[in-house]
Amino acid sequence: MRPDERIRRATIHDVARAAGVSAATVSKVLRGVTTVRSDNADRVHRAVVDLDYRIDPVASGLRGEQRRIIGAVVPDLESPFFGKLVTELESLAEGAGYHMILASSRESEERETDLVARMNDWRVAGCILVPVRSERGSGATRLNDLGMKAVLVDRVSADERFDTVAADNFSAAASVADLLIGEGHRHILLHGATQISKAVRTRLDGFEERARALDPTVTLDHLLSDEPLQTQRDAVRVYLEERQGDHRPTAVFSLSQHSTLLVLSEIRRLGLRIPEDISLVGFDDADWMQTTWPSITAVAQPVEAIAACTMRALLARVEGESTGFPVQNLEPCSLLIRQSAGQSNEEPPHQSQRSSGSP
Amino acid sequence: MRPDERIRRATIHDVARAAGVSAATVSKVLRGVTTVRSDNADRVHRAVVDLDYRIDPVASGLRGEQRRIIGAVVPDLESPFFGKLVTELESLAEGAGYHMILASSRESEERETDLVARMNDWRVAGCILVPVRSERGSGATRLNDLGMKAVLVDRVSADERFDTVAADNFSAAASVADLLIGEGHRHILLHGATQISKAVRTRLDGFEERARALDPTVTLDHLLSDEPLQTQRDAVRVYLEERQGDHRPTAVFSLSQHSTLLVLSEIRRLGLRIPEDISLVGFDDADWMQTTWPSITAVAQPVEAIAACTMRALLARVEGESTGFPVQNLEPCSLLIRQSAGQSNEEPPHQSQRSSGSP
DNA sequence: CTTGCAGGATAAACCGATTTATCCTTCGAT
DNA sequence: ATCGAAGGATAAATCGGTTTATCCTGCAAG
Repeated sequence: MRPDERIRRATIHDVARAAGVSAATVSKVLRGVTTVRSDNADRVHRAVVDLDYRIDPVASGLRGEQRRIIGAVVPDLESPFFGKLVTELESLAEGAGYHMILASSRESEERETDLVARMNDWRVAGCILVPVRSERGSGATRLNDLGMKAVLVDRVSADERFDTVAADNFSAAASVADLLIGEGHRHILLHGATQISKAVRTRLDGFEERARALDPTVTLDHLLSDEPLQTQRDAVRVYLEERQGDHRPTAVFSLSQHSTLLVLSEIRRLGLRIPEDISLVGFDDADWMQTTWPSITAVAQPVEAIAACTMRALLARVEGESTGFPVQNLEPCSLLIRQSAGQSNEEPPHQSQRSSGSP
Repeated sequence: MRPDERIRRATIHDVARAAGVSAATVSKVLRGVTTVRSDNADRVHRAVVDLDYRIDPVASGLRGEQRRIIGAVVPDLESPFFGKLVTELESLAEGAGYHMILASSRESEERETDLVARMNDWRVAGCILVPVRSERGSGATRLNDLGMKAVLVDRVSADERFDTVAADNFSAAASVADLLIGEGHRHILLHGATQISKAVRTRLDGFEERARALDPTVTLDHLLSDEPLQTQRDAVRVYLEERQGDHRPTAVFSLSQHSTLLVLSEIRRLGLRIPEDISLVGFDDADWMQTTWPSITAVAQPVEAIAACTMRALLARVEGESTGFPVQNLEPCSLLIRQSAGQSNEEPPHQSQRSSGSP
């Protein structure tokens, strides 16, 4: 605003002059190298305060091979899951003395690859990638080609190049199968919307394997698609409309949060009662699921654990402690039983929302 | 992985050598300076491709006063609103040839101030700040003290130091008043949870002013608090329980998304019917509001417009085109009328969820 | 035939840190 | 008294670009 606001930032040399030492000494003091006489260190600290000196992270990283930056690429920033994940990651990275650069691939694999290259331009010490599709995508390939240190997260299974971290989708889905089969359901719809990612496939497999193990005669229908929202919506409606009475599944397992929302809205549009006419279990929990009526039984993912594990793995690689084969980390999920399936352990159904008169 | 993977990155000098020109010339070509003979430019371009050369953004920005980076600080990354906002902003920044550095203040004003200082360390060309509280917070002050170029977004009103961009909370809230008063409600609860930010206050004012203008006798109760979630929850319950029959408000206007969820869950816990016993309008729309039953009437914020306006304003300042007084930008919201209040224009209520028998 | 100037190219300085190679003390051991 | 080693400090090189000041080469004007 003011014309004379060309604020002259203090440099390390200004500090050196003020403290009566060399720039090299200042640098040492600031990075905690111990071979400095304590009286010199004190003078430096005083000068830093006097001049309001702050290290320029850009210049600081220029010389070394890698910079104290961690890159993170996620498929989107609009879902609470990734939002929470990156918030945690940012916090952990800072705690370890790293800056974090964040970018959204917006569910585009092309953009993902580009962003990985861009992270390499920044000479990040390491990179966290949540692939759009799976560990076999071009983002991970690029990561490998560029010789970057990285951890693959969430939409992945084991990989021979990088450590991976994910929710234990397989077991969690299996426990959903336990629940539904245990409740007597023998015809179940599995629904997956949006990206048919590795995670979604794993959930599918986990459910199917357990369900068939428990009862080989169970009928499992699939409705998976990458199509636009409206197309998927229509597909669900047609599916449900075509199957009346005994031909209709008695339960739905939706494999993602988007999917849960979509299925729920179609069930309602058709006037089916939950859970009397049809039960619903969703993978991935959200605040609203506990508040909507009936509340939705869902699998909650261990976001904090995933974040913590990811950062631990990455730092171990970056700081060179860990050099062995890549490891696959699976974090256990928890199944939150509510009203839409299973015996709810929350308060009893709200009478008035349900029926204003009496039968 | 491989021992010899010390990937020798090509520098601008390598390119210069390969093209048989000087580094200065390469730099010119790459930044589109026109005083270069076209045959030289061609050779440079070819060398760039051959060597897979990429500009190091860090070294590149070192000399100049400001770097091609835009900083953004938001209160959280877990809410879809900010998620969408930063996604848009990132996209726009890239389009203009800037990198974007993103950070979450996690609703802490102290952290916000710290992050602003950190953005300054990076010598960002400009900074976008969504303050935790308002334009009077310490983040904005720090921004000003450091002489940074910035735009304040969302939880702000007019400011004499920076351009501001926000949803037109005042008018939108007024239109909610139009709706509720028009529907005959004369006793309304205004509920605000989480951060009582500038935005929330403005919504409150907008509603009250219009409501009282339409009917001076209207009764408006307030329940605003920064308290922990459970305390707020109890407050709502006690409030509703204490007021039976005629003493109970016939409508609630919740001033934020969190607030809507909280109020909704308490209304349900008490077994009140929506909208028969009590109407509900929320500020800030979410996917689930259109799917839950009954669907929730809500004010939708113009995220894209806000993002576009923000980036336009910031770039104008950064690129020195705009030097006048700070301007306040207000983007209009839209009111989505659903089942929880007003005459829904969506499909009729679902019979079966409502009542399984007949009266 | 000189002078002047414009168009282009470039060597060298610069940005602000880190790191290296060197140098100076001081102190203990021989 | 001499030498070596250790402890500290620093000048200078370095990182990879951008910018500046200089320089060269023609060509048109005087």
